[in-house]
This record gives sequence, C-alpha cells and structure tokens, in this order.
Amino acid sequence: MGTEERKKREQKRRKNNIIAAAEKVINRTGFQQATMDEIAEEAELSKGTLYLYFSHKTALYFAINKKGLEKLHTHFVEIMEEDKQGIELVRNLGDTFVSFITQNPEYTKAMVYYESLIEEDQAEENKLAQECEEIGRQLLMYLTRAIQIGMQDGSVANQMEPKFLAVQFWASMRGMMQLYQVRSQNHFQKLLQDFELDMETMIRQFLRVHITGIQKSN
Amino acid sequence: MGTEERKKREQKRRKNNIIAAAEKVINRTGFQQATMDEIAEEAELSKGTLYLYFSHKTALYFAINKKGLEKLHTHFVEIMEEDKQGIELVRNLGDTFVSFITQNPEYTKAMVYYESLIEEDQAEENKLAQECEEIGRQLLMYLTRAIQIGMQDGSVANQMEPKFLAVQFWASMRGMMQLYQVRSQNHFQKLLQDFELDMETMIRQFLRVHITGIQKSN
Amino acid sequence: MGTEERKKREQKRRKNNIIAAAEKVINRTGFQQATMDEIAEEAELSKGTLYLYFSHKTALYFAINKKGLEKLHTHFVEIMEEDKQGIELVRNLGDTFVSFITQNPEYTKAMVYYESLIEEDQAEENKLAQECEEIGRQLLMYLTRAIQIGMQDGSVANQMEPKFLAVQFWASMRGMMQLYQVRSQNHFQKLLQDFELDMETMIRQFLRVHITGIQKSN
Amino acid sequence: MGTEERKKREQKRRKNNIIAAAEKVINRTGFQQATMDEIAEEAELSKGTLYLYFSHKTALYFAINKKGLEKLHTHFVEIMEEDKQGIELVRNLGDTFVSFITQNPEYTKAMVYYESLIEEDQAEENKLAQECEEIGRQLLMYLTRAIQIGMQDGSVANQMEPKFLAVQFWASMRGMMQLYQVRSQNHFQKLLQDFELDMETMIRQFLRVHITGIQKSN
DNA sequence: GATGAATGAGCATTCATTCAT
DNA sequence: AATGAATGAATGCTCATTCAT
Repeated sequence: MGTEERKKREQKRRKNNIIAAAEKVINRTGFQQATMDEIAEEAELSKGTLYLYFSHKTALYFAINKKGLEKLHTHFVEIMEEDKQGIELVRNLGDTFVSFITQNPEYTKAMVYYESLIEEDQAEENKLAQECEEIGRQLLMYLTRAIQIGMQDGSVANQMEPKFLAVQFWASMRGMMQLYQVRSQNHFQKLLQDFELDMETMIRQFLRVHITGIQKSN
Repeated sequence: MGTEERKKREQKRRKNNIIAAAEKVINRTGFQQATMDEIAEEAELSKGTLYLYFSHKTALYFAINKKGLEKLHTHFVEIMEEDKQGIELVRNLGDTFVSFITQNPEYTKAMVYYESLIEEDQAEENKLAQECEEIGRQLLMYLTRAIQIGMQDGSVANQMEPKFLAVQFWASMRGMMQLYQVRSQNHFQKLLQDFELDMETMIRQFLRVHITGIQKSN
Repeated sequence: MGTEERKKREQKRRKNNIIAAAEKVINRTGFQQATMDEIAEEAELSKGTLYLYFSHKTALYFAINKKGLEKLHTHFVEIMEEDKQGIELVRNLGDTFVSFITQNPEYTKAMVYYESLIEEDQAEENKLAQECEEIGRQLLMYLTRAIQIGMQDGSVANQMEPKFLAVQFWASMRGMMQLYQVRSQNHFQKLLQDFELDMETMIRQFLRVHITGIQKSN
Repeated sequence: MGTEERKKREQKRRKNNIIAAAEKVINRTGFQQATMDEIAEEAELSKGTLYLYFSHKTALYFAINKKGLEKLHTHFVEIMEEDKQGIELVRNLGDTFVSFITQNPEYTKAMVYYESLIEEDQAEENKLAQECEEIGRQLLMYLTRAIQIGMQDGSVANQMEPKFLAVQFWASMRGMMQLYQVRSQNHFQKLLQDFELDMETMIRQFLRVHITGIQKSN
C-alpha cells in the first residue's frame, strides 16, 4: 500500500525538520551549548519527540554531519561526470569544496565539531558515524580518481602516490574550513580587511598555488 | 625586595605545575571530559587553589594553549636567526611545525580545541586569549617575513601578497594538525598503513609539494 | 445475541494475552524496570491497545496478581473438598502454597510487588485491587475453616482464635515466599548449599514444625 | 591532630542527618516516590551535597537499611550476653524482633524495600550492600547459636539442623514484618479490629506457637 | 595562601498516558 | 477497535564556582 510509503516519507520529513531546527540552534549558540530543550522548542516539538527520531544527542549531531557530507557528495559526483582533464577535475573539486564551505557555514561547523566528537570516541559502534565515515571515504576516492586521471592524461605530475596527494589536499582543505569558520574573531580577518580581500578569495588562491605544485610543468 | 621576586617565581612554578597536571588529565580523558576535580587531584592541590591561579576553567585551557604557542615561537625565532635563503626558511618553519605537531600531541589537541572555544566566544575580553592571539600573530609574522625574504632573494615567486601566502600556509598546516590528531580513528590511517607510511612522512611530503608551488621556477 | 457474548470472550482472551506478555517481560527485566513499550511489543500489540484493556500500568499489575491468586484459589478449593482431618487440611493447604511458590515464580514476584504497590496507596478505589483483596480474604477463610475443622475433630489445639492462627500461618508463608524469591542473591542460599538442601525442602520442614506447634498433643 | 578526628565525626553526623531526612521523606511518600530533591530539601542541603555523601540514590537506601540492621544487631547482642536457657534466648530474640518492627516502622519499610532492590540486582559490587549482608549473616548466626544452646541444654528439640530452624524462624519473622507494614490497608486489619486485638499481640502469639513447635516436649 | 565542603543551575534521558486518524 | 506518534512532567546526576575557616 501507499500508506506505508507515505509514512516513511513523513518520517523523513520530520527527521529533516528536526535536523533543520538543530542547525539553527547550533548556529545561534554553538554546538556544545545547544541543548535538547532549545532544539525541541525551535522544532516546535516536545523533547520526547526528538528522542523518537534520534536516540542520542550525538546521533542528531551525526545526522547533521551526514546531511552535509551528502550534499558535498552530490556536488562531487556532478563534477566527476564531466569529461575534463585530470588537473581540471581536481581544480573543480577544490572550488566546489570552497563554495560549500562558504555557502554552508552550519555544515562546516558540524564537520569540524564531528571530528572532536570522534576524537572523544563516541562514535565507533554508531551506525550513523559509520555512514559518515563511508561518505568521507567516497569523497576522498573521487579526489584520488581525479588525480589518477590527471597522471594518465599528463596534466598532473606523477611523482607521488595519488592517494597521498588526495589526503594532503583534503587535509589542507579542512584547514581552510577551520580558518573560515573562526574567521570573525581573530587577526586573520583583520589582516584580510587591510587588503580588502575576503577569505573566500584567499582560499581560492591557495588552491591555485597548491595545484601548481602538483601540476606537470611543461 | 627579593622576597617580592621570589614570590612571583613561586607563582609561576605553581601555575606551570597546574598546567602540567591539566595536560596529563586532558591527554588521558580528552578536553571536554576533563573536570576540575580530576585536574586538582593530579596537581595534588585542592580545587579551590586552582581557582587562585586560574579564574576560569577556560583560562586554564587558554594557558595551556599559550604555553604550546610559546614553545613553537621559540623554535620559529631560532630558525629566523639563521642566515638562509627565503625558501629555505619557509621550508624550515614548516618542518618545525610538523615536528612540533608530532612531538607535542597534547599541545596539538589544545590548539584545535582552543579554536572551538574561541568560536563559542569565551575569549575576547580575556587577557590570556589576547596574549594567545598576539603570539599567533607573531608566528604568522615570521612566516610572512620568510616569504618576503624569499621574494627578495628570488627563491620565492612574487606573484602574490606575502601575507596571503603565509595565511594559506598556516591554514593548511592546521589542517594537517587536525589530521594528525584524529589519525587513529579513521580511514586515513588505514590508507596509510596499506602503503607502510606514517602520517608524519605524508605531512612532510605535502610541505614539499606546496613549497614547490610557491617556489620560483628557474 | 451471541455476538455480544463472543465479544466478551474475545475481550477476555486479549486481556489474558496481554497479561501473559507482561508476565514474560517482568520475569525478564523485573517489575520496576518493565515498561509499557516492552510489554506492548511482547504482546504484539500497540501501546495504545494496552490502555484499551488496562487503564493503568498498575491495573495491569493488579490483574497479574489477581490471576495468580485465582490459580491458588482453585487449588485451595480442591483441597477443601476432600474429606480429611482438620490438621491434614491445614498441612495440605500449606503444601499447596509451597508448591505454588516454587512452580509460579512470576506470580510470587507479583504478589510481593503487589504489596509494595498497595503500600504506596495506588489501590483503594481500584476495582481490581478490591477483587484481589476479596480473593485474599477467601484464601484466608479456607485456612481458617480448616483450622476450625481441626479444632472440632480434635486434631488442632484449640487454645487460640482460629482466625488468628490463620493470619499467622499466612504471614509466615509470605515470609517464605520472599525468602524463595530472593534466594539466589544472598547468604541463605550459600548456607543451604552447604547442607545440600534446597529451599523448597526447607520451607516444607518449616511447615511441619509449625503445624506441630498448633497440633493437639495427645 | 584532633582536627582530623573532628572532621570524621562531622562527616558521620552529616551522613546521619541525611539518612534521617531520607527516612522522613520515605515515610511520607514511600520509597519509590521519594526523590533526591525532596530529600535534599528535607535535609536542608543542596542536591549536590547529597551526592557528596552518597554516590547513588540506592547507596543512600542501603545506608538506611544498614542503620536499621545495626540497631537490631545491638539488641541481639545484649540478649545473647544474658545467661539463659536456649529456648529462652530464642524467645527473647523473637520478642526483640517484634518490638523492633513495631517501634521502627521506617526501618521495617527499608528492610522490605531493600530486598526488592537486591532482587533487581543493584547490589553485588556495592560495598554498603555487602555490609548489610554481613550484618544479616550475623543476626542469623545469633539465632542459630541460641538454638544450638537450647539443644545442648535440652530446651530445644534437636531433630533438625539448627541453621535451618534459624532460617525458617527468620523468614517467618520477615513475613510478620511485611504483614505489619501493610497492616493499614487491608482485610487483616479489619479482622483484627473485630476481635479488639492489635497486630503486635498477634505476632507475639505466633512466636509462642512456633516456639512451642521447636520446644522439647517433656 | 590554601582548603574542600557546599552549592544549584543545568541537562540528557525515560516513560506512562493521550488522542487524532 | 486499533494504532503509534506525540507529549512533557519527572528525575538522577554532574560540575564549575564560591566562600567560610
């Protein structure tokens, strides 16, 4: 029956509503400060209902992270479907990452925080956390593949293991993410203001430099 | 009087003892889980005494971060005192940073966590936080100077604003820091194991690649 | 109409199903820990349906107790129908009680727990609780009657009010019940093991001794 | 220094104050309903302070039970110091138990509830619970010893293992305890009222009958 | 200066019960 | 009659911070 299906869709919608509410609260008060009460109020639901959809506070946080990763994943897939030179694919993946960071600050926050949760090891057995890891693995794979393509078509210097280059690229992007996220409070921002440049431009410049580093000089 | 001075020295010692204890506890249980009780016990002091030296728990955390930054600062100074080509200075600063990361995991943790505290805005008015910012500014300055020297001696391509290059360099280093810190839990680690490489090597490779990117090709 | 009647029968069946499910859950997780969710799942019904048949969780518990009491009641009736000496009837009632305790641990649990609920006053107005009380009254009555018969036929010493003897007998049986129920955790059990005796034997010995106490010596 | 000792005494006093407050609340609202908030308010302390002295709610309950058992223990010791016939000692221990039940309803409640906690197994590793078990073991030992003395001096029939008789005696006393505790709500009470007798008298009668059962007839 | 007992706001989580469908 | 999503009051427990001694 369609009833079954409608219910499932309804479930998904609710879950997404809760996630959206949580994102709002987190953006307002920060991850650690956000309470289930606040999130429930924002979602216009009772606290009990939250637990109907997410068994833990952490589970809710993982779900947010997952949603962000999925969004990024979609972008990556689109890029990889294009028929381009390897170095071009790498550049596009990087650009997309930067755009994602700047246009989805809440997910950026979630990703940075996710890492700290993982570190304090509340993940492991958690199914959602496993799924996040899996998506992360895939994102890294796309990057690796783009580099491999580049090595074959001669647009990327092949002195290094593609997977390593991918991890390095990824890590430096995460560094940029963090930089972007804390941009309002510190000296980096002031520095940029002096030069009438925004952080996004700066991150894109970094990309260009780094890609030059891995590019095959001819 | 010398008494005055002795007191101050005694104060410093106490503060350092507390910081050392806090570091131990944090390494053991993680930042968020560490409690003042635990730290007090580790320091063999009463909880009240902790507050005599650090008005907040956050202040204590800032102090740890500051101590780490100071250590890094010392290294940077040493390098900048050498009479070398600019690109060489940049390389050495980068190498030092990587060594610092790998040899001081507790400070690495502190730095990553510091950022999340800042984000949640407990800093600003805080004197210690201001001092941390100041040291950070200086570290960035050394990097900038190394790049400027390189541009002048022709070892670094001067197509970009040195300060920007410095910020980018710095940010990607932070990304590596994070990567290093969470290395045990995730797929990056497995990936590296497959190639019988450790993370330190990988980070040094990144440095080399990136420096190639900013180097003047001749 | 027969429809009416069929419905009532259907109702009874449902109620019994629910009670059976509750018994299972209680045996598995204990009285206080058992939740309506668990019971509903075990009964393969929705939580809402449970409330269609039992207005309270407590009502459900009372129903379990009632079912146990009814079972015991049946046994008592059978014994009283036999044409025996009074002291013999008393002995048989006692034996039956012991058998009931050992063979129906879930009801034993229910009875002990019932008392604690009563104490915390959720009973009184409750119809089910009244019915439990009524059955309890009848069980006591049978015991009293057996004693009275014994006094008349000379097999029981008639120095005391029969009702009192009955209450005392009953109360000590409850004590044995409790002993049986908590037998696994404590020193009583160890003590019995040393003598290679089980608790049932011990309780039957008690019966013999106590009955000797009320028996007419001749 | 005496300071150390004074502190310990102060600690004990506090603990006892909390226990006393808990007893009051429990008598007012029942064991399961009593909340830490209520107890804290009654003790005129903050909730946090309660946890300074008792790590668990259950630990607090165990402490109450222990205090009750210790009180009973004191009485038992006094009786056993007298130079009496065995059967007399048994009678006195029984009498004391009954008095204890009637004069300390809060401890009676605690003891009955303690058993249900044990059953739902929150004990085991708990130090306090172990201590309760130990005191219980000693109480049983005194009873056993009294019976043994009686067998030697010929006042108790020696057809049975003394330890068994002790356990049986003890269990039936627990049954009386329960009877006493729930006396207000049910038919037993009405029954007794009809005969203008109180429950204490009835329990003492039971004792007499049962002791007759184990007494050496001559 | 040092202590550590006391505080109390804060928070995640549970679960009996209701009610629209 | 049956469902199960939603509720929200209830509660045990934590922990940074204070302050009398």
